[in-house]
Amino acid sequence: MINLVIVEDSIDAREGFKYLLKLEKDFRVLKTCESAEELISDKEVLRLTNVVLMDIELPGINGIKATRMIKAEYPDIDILMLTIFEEHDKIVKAVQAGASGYILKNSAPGDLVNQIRSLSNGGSPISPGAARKLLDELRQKEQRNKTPDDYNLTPREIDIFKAIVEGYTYKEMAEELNIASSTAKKHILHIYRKLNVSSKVEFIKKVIDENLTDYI
Amino acid sequence: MINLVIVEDSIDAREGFKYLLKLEKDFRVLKTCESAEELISDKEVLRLTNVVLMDIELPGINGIKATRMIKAEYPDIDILMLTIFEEHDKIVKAVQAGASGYILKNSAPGDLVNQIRSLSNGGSPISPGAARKLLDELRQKEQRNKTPDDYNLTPREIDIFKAIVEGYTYKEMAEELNIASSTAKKHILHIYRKLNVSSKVEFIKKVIDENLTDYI
DNA sequence: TAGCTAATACTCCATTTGGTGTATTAGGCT
DNA sequence: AGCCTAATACACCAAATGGAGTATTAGCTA
Repeated sequence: MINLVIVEDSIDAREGFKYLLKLEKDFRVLKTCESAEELISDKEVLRLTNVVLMDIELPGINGIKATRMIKAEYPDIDILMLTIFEEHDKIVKAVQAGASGYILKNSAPGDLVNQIRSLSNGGSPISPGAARKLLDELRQKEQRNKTPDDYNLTPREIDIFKAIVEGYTYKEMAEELNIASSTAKKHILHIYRKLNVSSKVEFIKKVIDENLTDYI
Repeated sequence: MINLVIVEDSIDAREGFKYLLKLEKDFRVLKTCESAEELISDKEVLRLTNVVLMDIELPGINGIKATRMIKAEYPDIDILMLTIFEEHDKIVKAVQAGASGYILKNSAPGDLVNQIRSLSNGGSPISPGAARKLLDELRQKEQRNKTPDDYNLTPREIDIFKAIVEGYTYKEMAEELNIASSTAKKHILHIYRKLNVSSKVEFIKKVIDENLTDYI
């Protein structure tokens, strides 16, 4: 038995979803709400709920914020976001808020039922359009990947590289590597030249920006 | 007309997919390959291809690596990954390699055809299980989110904060904000105290680690 | 009014940094 | 052998940094 709640401000859509879901023997619609506040204040229902169909565009507290609030206190509730459009920002924010799925309101009825069922199987139903945006987002986040090899650092320079990233002063890294601090500084300046930076701040920012820390 | 290529080492699966796709009037199967090398070396076919059905587990060059290679030279080809299992690592790596979709080999025939069609509409078909793993991955990456508000910085400290992140020296930020450099330094030291750091390197690392840059 | 905070500014001090130059040695390659 | 690079070390110099201290003013709150 899957206990569901529908949060949707449009009465037509709300009643339509309710009608559709009541046809399924193993679904139980606990409540329909026209605002997120209505659900959030009903602890009794939340305690019993397995799945929430959450409209994104809601009056008052919007669907994304409501998702965040509900997931904070009821992490086991699966929240399926409903929307007309697949907007990049909202998709990403909904996922970050804790949404378990993201589908279009105009999905075919059979699809919606299967999508809800896939939640029970630990899946995350997501429309192809929304998936495309998530794939792009994830790919974009991993795009910056260089290694110190890209900068032709010598073995010693890599030692020094690591020490700078650790936050060592010239003196400290000299002691650590048994060299003079002037030598350490020489290496650092070589590294700066290869990375085309001229200060520690620039260096650290570049290292992190290009995920050079993955090498360490 | 959608031009397809199937890369699949199992002859049964290969022929099965081919049979299924040939039933569609607007699909054309240009080639079936039992290894990725077979496709990669066929520039003629690649030039005409719109969609590749790519098995992940392949002898020789695996599907993920092949995807990376193909996408590097043919960025417009959509590659749909086929697999039996939905393993987190492979899903993430496939996406990073440039895959446009990720589906199970045992998808219902009608689903597969619709999934390929959704590629043409700019979508990314992805199985619910794979989607779950991507959502988890994306959510995990955004978990670190603090704002300077968390550190009770004063308005002026925020000005200085931004200037440090930009890489300005005390002198430069003093000129920028029309104050004395000693004043700028005072603010910096206050910021360090609130963030519990004691150098620019530590500061920058913390700022980036906690996504404090999002505020700027 | 008194107390507190924010913003400003100066002082002193020691350390660190960034830049440049000079020099030597060892190892590898042509 | 000659050349080049990597590693090492020192020197000089100026600027920048981090830390501490002192002081003043303005605004806000109890």
